[in-house]
Amino acid sequence: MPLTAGFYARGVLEVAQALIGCVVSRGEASGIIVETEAYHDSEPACHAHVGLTKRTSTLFGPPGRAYVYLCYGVHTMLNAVCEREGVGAAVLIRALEPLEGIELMAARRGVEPERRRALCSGPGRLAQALGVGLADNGCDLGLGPVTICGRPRRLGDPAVQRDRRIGIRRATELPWRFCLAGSPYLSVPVARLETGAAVGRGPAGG
DNA sequence: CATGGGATTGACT
DNA sequence: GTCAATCCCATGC
Repeated sequence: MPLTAGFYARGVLEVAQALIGCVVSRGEASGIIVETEAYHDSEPACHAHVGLTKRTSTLFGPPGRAYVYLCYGVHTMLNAVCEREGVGAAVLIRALEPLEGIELMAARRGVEPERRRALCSGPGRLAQALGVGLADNGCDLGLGPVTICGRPRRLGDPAVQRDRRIGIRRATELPWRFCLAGSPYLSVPVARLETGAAVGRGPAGG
C-alpha cells in the first residue's frame, strides 16, 4: 500500500529521514530509497523561496504529490511535496537501490544491468531509469504513475546518516541530506562528520 | 520579447 | 581535474 498524504504532511526534515528505506515505483520499475534531501521555502536553495509562481505551484500545493522539474535542461528531478498546503517544501529523491525492473531500467539508462550502481545512483539517473518525465509533475504519489510505499518489514529500522546537501550554490551549510548508512548506491559518499558542525534545527514555522 | 540561471551527468584531459 | 549539453521559467525591459 502506498504512503498517504498524512505521511508527507509532517515537517520536511522528518519526512526526508522517514523516506529512507521506502520503495519508489513507476510501472514495472522500482527501487529502495537510500538518499534524500530536504528543501523548504524558508531557505534560498529551495525553488519555493521565490514565492508562488507557475513553476512552484506544485511545491505550495497539497502534500503527497510529485514535484518534477527539469535541471540544466537535461535531467528530470523527482521530489515528494511535504508539509501543509501553502508551505513550499519537498524531499528530493537522490538515489535508489534498484529492486524491480532491472532490465527495463538498464535499457532506459543505456548501461548493462550488471552495473547496478549506474542505474539509480543520482537524481537524474533514477528519474531516467524509472521513466519519470515532466508530465508526472503534480501526480498523487498514492495513485501514480509514480508511487511510494513504506519500508519493507524485512529491512527493519535503517541507520540514517545526515550530511550537507550536494550540488547547490546557496544554503550549503544546512545538513539536510539523509543517507542509508553504508549503502553502495549513494550518489556521493557521505562526507566525514565534522566536529562542531552546525546542526539544523529545522525550518521556522514548518 | 530577451536574457540568464540551474537540486546533473558523461565525456574528456 | 575541466567542460558542454539543453530547456524551462523567472525576471526585467
